[in-house]
Amino acid sequence: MPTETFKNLSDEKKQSILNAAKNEFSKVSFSESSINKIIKEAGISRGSFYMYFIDKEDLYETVIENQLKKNFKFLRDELIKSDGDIFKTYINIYEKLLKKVSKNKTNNFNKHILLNMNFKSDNLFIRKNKVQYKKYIEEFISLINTNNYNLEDKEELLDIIDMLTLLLIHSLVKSLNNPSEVKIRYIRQVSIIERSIKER
Amino acid sequence: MPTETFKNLSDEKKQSILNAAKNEFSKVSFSESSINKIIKEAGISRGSFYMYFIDKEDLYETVIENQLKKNFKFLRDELIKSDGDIFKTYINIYEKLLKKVSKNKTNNFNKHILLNMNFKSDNLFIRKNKVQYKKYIEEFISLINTNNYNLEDKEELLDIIDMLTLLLIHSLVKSLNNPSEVKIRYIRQVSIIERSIKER
DNA sequence: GTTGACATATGACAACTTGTCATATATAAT
DNA sequence: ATTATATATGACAAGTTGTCATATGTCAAC
Repeated sequence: MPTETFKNLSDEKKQSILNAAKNEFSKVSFSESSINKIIKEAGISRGSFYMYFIDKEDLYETVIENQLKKNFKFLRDELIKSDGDIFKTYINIYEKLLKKVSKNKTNNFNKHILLNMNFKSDNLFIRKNKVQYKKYIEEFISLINTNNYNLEDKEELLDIIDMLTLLLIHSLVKSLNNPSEVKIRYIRQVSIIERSIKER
Repeated sequence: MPTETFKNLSDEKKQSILNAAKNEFSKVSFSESSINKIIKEAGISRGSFYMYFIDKEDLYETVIENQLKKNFKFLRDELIKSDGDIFKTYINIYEKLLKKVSKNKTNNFNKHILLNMNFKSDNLFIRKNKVQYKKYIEEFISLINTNNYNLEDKEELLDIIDMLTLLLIHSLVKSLNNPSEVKIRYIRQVSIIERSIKER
């Protein structure tokens, strides 16, 4: 988490630093990224950097969190478009994200966060923003149309969202090597989950 | 992939290098690990290292692959013990691996590979050892008792194994922060999958 | 408006890191 | 014995990170 000093910075300066970071993380993997490059682009000194962040990982997490917030909104909007059909939503999201990620730009931020994403960082946002995450998930759940499903309780819905999200990320990463085969498998896996709460 | 030069090395020397690497990767994360420390412990020169491996990642992948092979065998043995019950197997495996991983040793290799594991490396072994992987999976599938299930085809079984494995890793990592809650969720998620092929 | 107290900024620095390459040595082949 | 090829070496350049003494702001109180 960034320091108070960073939070007290002018919005302009904060953005300048986060933009420089985002730009660097879009070009190379986390381990290849360089604080030097970022502070040079942001126009701050080395000492200042360590005034704001504990280390490179701290900055990376901050940048990622911003993106995850956007993704939450994207997911919610898709759910609304699909009239609350959670399974249709996850299929659509996959297609749309795959297009974004597959673009062969040098600056593919989405692709890099996907490839850098590990099972630890996957839960980062949830762990660090528990209150905010609960708000998001509550809203998301309320938008799901559960009429056609036999759900035991709310927890079961949470389990399913958890699984679908995991499958989504997993399949997107695999798709970068193996586009066609993965898609078929993903769709089938989503339907396996759907079936378990539909036919009862 | 290691070079031919590495493969031609005496088993003793190969093991000495791999052991040194495993030791380093057990203590610190991948990005914190140091080739210097490894070559010092293994007693080889810097130049030799680059004779054997492209870079640190290449070595890391080699070490991981060895571990994954062991995990395959562990999984198969558990399946046999559970009389071919795939869902019971994955629950048991979770409990056993969690114990291993939770041990607060400084040298917890399993814990570190789990935390370093990302969605990319997750598929590493499969991508690089396709032939061998297929052999493993064929044997594994043949040991599963499918009597009580309505399976459309073999592909569906592969989908389910894929999902169970993903859930297992995901839950293990989460368990390192949040042991009790995650276990309940994992068990429920496994049973959601089971239900979809049981009740038809 | 001067003083003092505190927050913030700076870049030189030590102590690392990696990958390369000219050189040395070992091994095999003629 | 000579040549050719494979393997080993460590010094090196060019980079990395985190720290710290020092400098520069900021702002309240006298």
